Amino acid sequence: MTGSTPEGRRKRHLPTADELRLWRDYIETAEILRSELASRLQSESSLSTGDYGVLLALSEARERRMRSSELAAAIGWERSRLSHHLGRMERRGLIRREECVTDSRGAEVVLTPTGADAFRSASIPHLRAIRELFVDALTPEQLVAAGEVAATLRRHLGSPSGA
Amino acid sequence: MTGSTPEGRRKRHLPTADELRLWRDYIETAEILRSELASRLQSESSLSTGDYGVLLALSEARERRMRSSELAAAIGWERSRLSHHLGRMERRGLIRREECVTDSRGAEVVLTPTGADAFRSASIPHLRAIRELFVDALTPEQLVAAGEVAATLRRHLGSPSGA
DNA sequence: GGTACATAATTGACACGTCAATCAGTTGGC
DNA sequence: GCCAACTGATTGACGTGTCAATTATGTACC
Repeated sequence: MTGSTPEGRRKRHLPTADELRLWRDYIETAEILRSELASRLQSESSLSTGDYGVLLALSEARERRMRSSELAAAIGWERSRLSHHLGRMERRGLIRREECVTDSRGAEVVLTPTGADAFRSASIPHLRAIRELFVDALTPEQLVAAGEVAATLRRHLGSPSGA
Repeated sequence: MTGSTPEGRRKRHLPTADELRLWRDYIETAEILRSELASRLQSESSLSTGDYGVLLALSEARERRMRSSELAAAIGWERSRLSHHLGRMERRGLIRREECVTDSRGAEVVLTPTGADAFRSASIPHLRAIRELFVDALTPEQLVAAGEVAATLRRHLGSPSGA
């Protein structure tokens, strides 16, 4: 759209104004969506999306308990982040930490009844919100396209990159 | 893709497993990208993306100064968020706050030479990173598709929604 | 001109994230 | 058995974000 020597800048140059606008649209839209979902979840359930992710992983775990590092891997968080977050969740009674029998360095994170209840009542409204704000907003073709874009971007991130 | 009674669930139901996966891909990819860009900017320039946005807006402003609330509107931040952020940036000498002549409630935010330098040297590498991680990763068609997805999602967010 | 209301901006409290440092316990080599 | 290196997890410091309350002006209306 910007035109101007489309071959003159193959790689090695800066994004055009149009490209930059697309980038901003992309990243800001995702951010708005994230924040809208978070705020609905918060007001409906007093849970953050972080809480939700932790509770979801624990709900699906055998005996509703997991080693702390397993949990971190499952939800893709750094250990330190999880540790801080679990501290806050423990204060609110959503989870409990127990010493690990097989490795006394380790900790096991256990879902409490309170936590299980909170997750149960948050779950349906949260999924509905995802459907309403994301899935229902897009045509099936757009959904597929969004998936391909995401997959392509991730593939590109993982590779050594053309730098 | 999941198939199974495509008409049986028009609205009012929960996302399918496939739809949920698409949602997660979408939101997590954006998050990874955001965080990669932020970390590059940080290590190359000691600026956060927040700093960058503020400096960009000020760079483009007449006399490199703006009323605080104008600035907030320009970058789409809440006033309180900006206030906290400006406090941190002022401590680092990137901006300065001056009293406003025409309205003594107001504050004017001024770009310092230090801030201008920081922005100048951050700018090119940052734009290059955007090109490398986002623009160059996608085909032109995918870029357009990403733009349409973003626009559609925002339009949907703005409307009273089908709830 | 004074009271009521709106507006500009800041503040405090607290949740969240990252990084570097720390602590405790395990493991491998000798 | 013992020391070094590794690993699981926590901690502290600090930047970032949100919400509610506050401070200080401006403005309108009587």
